[in-house]
Amino acid sequence: MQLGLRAGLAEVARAAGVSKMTVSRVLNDRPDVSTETRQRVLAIMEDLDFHPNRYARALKGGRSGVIGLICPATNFYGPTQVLFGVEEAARNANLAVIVATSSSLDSHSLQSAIARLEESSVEAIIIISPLVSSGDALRGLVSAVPTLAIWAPSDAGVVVTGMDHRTAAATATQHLLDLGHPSVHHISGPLDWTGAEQRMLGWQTTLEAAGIVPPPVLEGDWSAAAGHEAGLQLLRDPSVSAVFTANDQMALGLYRAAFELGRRIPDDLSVVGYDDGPDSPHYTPPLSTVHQDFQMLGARAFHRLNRMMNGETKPEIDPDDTPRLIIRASTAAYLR
Amino acid sequence: MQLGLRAGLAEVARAAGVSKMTVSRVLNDRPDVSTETRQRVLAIMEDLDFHPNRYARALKGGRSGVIGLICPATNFYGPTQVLFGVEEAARNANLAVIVATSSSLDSHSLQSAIARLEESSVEAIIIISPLVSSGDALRGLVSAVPTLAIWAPSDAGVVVTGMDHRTAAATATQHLLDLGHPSVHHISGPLDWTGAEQRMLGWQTTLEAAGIVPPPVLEGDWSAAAGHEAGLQLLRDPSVSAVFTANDQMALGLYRAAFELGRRIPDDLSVVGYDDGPDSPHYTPPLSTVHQDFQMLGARAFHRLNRMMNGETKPEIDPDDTPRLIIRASTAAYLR
DNA sequence: GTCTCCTCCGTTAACGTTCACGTGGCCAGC
DNA sequence: GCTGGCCACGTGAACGTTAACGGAGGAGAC
Repeated sequence: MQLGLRAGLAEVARAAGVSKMTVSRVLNDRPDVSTETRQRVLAIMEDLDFHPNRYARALKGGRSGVIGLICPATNFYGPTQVLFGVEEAARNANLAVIVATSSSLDSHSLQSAIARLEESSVEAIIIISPLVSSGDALRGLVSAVPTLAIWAPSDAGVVVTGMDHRTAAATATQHLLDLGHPSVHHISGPLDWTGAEQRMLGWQTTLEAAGIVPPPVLEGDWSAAAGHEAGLQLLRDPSVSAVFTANDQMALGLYRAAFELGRRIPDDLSVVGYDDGPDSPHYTPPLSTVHQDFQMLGARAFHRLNRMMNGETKPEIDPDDTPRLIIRASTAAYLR
Repeated sequence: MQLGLRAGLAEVARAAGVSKMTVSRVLNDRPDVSTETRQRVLAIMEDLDFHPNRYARALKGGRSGVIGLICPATNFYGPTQVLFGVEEAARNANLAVIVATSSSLDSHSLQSAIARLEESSVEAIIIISPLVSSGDALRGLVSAVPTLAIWAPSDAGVVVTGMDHRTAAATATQHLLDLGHPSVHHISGPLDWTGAEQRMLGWQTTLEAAGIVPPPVLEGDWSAAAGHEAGLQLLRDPSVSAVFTANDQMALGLYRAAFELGRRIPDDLSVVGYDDGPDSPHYTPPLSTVHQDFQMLGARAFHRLNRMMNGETKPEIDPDDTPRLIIRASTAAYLR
């Protein structure tokens, strides 16, 4: 393997006895090269371990081979898994990924992240943007390249990809109703998050469809601490028998509240979480939860972006994936 | 904000009535420009919102303004937090970060990740490489640019940065001994991980220093499942009263085993974890654990890399940071 | 024969930046 | 007054790639 000094178009051209232009044509799969010449050039490229220089290409105004990913710097499980999914898919398409984290998701920092990425001549941008409020920021966004937002509100003006949390939340709620529980309480995520809002709506409509008046929602911040606090408040009411939490960590906090108040899970209290994070099978008891495949979401987002980059202005909307319910030991039939 | 077509060196030069070369000199802080000219050029650059083109620079063989980060695609909490720390520090230094994930960390995939990054003309590479075995791969590594490995074994031949897990583990173990426990058991991470090895050694030497023969180590894989399994095995022995686990998730699994076997924490069993992940304060009971600041580690790694990039061949070794013990409710005095 | 068209390929000039060198102008020293 | 040196700046070429254009050669139609 060569150190630093790699072969360029010129070396290949010399070795093949053709001009640089012909090599370039072979490289870009242009039609007007004879099969024979093409084969010869390809063989030499292989031989010299030739790889086109991204920067020369970008400079010339062509494709830079780099895409940008804007990712909120949280310690949540989801966004980073999406990142890995995007990276892997991009790698398979021979594209590099520049990551720009942004601590907040307001219009200003979003726009500055985009500006940073455009300075790096990215060909396209994926924004992981789970907040409802960032919809405004996204709508006003000025970007010279195709842009796609994951989890953004669907009216955000950029192409959006996400998951059908609403249906999944409905399934989870229905599961608890099917076990005989007279009602299901909900500890939501911050309702400023699109995912939280959708889950809440799925829960709400399911209860209403069953003729049950939805009890007040307790809004958490995704943290186990919030789940704990909400749990302490909720479980003071002895009639509460089933809780659907908008993520696993809040379910974990709820577990703790239940323990402190002497409520056994699932005997006295059924719990369904959301995410199916790596720990949830090992909670005490193992948590029934809704499985999300974040990496696949990232991969799907990339493929959609890729279609946009290749000029499909109106990519067919692929239907959002529906996360599926996984039933473990934290839910049981209502026995009172 | 302009779309796409940004001002180049030439526009600035024209507006300032100087040559491109002079602008370039201003840009790179070269000495041979008069103060007056420099001011004028700087003002115009500001005016035109000029930003140098990374790719033209890279093409010319200068600095590309991009560094690479190789990150194992795990769902562990640490590596991604390190990523965020690196990105933030790099952003402040006006550098972009290309991420290359690699599912395995053997010599081949590591070398191919490096090759990918070098194709993108990165100026330097940070490898998040927590495996002892990747030491061999790192030693044999061929890289044209400065390379730094985080968590790699210290003899890995590349500059390494890490944390003093050994001391931290010793502190954690000593804490349990100070509470009167006759011995401390250890559920380690995979001993192929440098961090796991160091924690194990810290635990071991502390016990030995106290005149206690270290009991056999139970080796886990960081998962809550492994902690659960190890816990079931360990807690069959009624004399086990204190366990130090190499991360929080295995402690969570141990909690579950304790629950299933009717051992109360901390009354019958004291537990200390490691990492202080976001959930550990909300376990039942809250987990005593060792806090690691992964983002700071990432930032520190970047600064060290930055010094290497600026030609300091022998950066002064900054001492590894020592993670600190946080005492919560999962540890209590020995009462038998 | 020659006119046209097509296929395959080369030449030239850019993209934005920096490097190596060159060139005036000014001042000091003899 | 001449040399030498330093300062401030300009000139030309190059990095690796591609777009636009042009040209050689052959095939086919009349």
